[in-house]
Amino acid sequence: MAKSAGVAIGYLSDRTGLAVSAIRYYEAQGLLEPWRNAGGQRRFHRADIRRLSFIMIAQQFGFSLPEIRGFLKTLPGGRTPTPEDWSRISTGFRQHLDARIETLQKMRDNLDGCIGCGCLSLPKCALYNPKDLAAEKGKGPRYLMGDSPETAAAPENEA
Amino acid sequence: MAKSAGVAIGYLSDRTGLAVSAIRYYEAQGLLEPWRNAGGQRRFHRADIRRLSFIMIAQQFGFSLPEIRGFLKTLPGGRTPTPEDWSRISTGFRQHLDARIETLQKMRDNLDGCIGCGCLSLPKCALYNPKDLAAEKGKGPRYLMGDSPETAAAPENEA
DNA sequence: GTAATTGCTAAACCTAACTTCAGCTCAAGG
DNA sequence: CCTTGAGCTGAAGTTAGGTTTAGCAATTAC
Repeated sequence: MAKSAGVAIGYLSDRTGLAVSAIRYYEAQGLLEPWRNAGGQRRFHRADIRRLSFIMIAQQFGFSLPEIRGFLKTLPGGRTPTPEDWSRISTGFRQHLDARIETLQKMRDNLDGCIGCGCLSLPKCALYNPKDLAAEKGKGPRYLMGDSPETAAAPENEA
Repeated sequence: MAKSAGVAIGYLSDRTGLAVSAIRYYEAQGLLEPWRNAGGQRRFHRADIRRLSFIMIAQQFGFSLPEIRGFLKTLPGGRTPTPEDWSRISTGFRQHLDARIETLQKMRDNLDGCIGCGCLSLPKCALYNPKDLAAEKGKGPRYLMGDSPETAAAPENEA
């Protein structure tokens, strides 16, 4: 069972709708591990279509590429997700999703209490309580309230 | 009622928790319009604390700075939001929030149908239908499925 | 056998929302 | 008057998730 010919990157691109550059980028991020043919071109398993599909779907659920790499690493032998793997992982997705929905609902409740108020007083307003709100991850001021450069992992020390 | 002395940027920073650099950045983005004192330093209205609070809260709701600039421009005379302004605008926030919650709930329903399936077939899987899902705006591949550079507003034409 | 396609790499560019830096000037306190 | 702290500007750096470009090499199609 020698590694069969494998498929080229353009084929995966056609099958998934992803740009060739994106697939190469995912490889650079450790999400895929193609081998090379004699001429140095990447060759992929057909099953990597499923792997890429998994990546795309996980992205829709708000996971970052490092997180997705984490999921893929939990698969024995670095295999592509099987339906059983999917069942296990998607249960985790569901929890993630539930948490986000709950956060937004809490936000909505707070907002309802504040529509008639309009005090916009940061020390008092329930709308301005990042611990609950969690904002949109990855955006906004990085050191916003209680997440100062001091408190966060030492700036120059760990690079 | 000559413009009173006004407050310095560091004062706003202390009162809002925002970095001085962030406040300057907001000015550059047209969200604030301080004047200058004789020495060329920025002077702000005290009410700009409310304005900045508004900005911070709107960010929590997922609005971009250009969008927030839009909200602030709807205020007569470029004034800082009053409780009445807030009531009007926050009603819009609420709709935005409702829509996001609905999207996520739809996603959860789809996921429930897919946990036992695991086909991960992009052409068939309900989990992979960006029209419904709307992903997380601003992230992910820009030209992902049905949003190609061709189809999207002409790239170089409208800047 | 040759042309057209596809693939390769490294580096630069992109957006959003900021931060950091260098090199000054201004303002306030004693 | 002198020092210290706060403010100033413009440019470059940061992160995530890619795209674009340039200049070549390999593959495929005819």
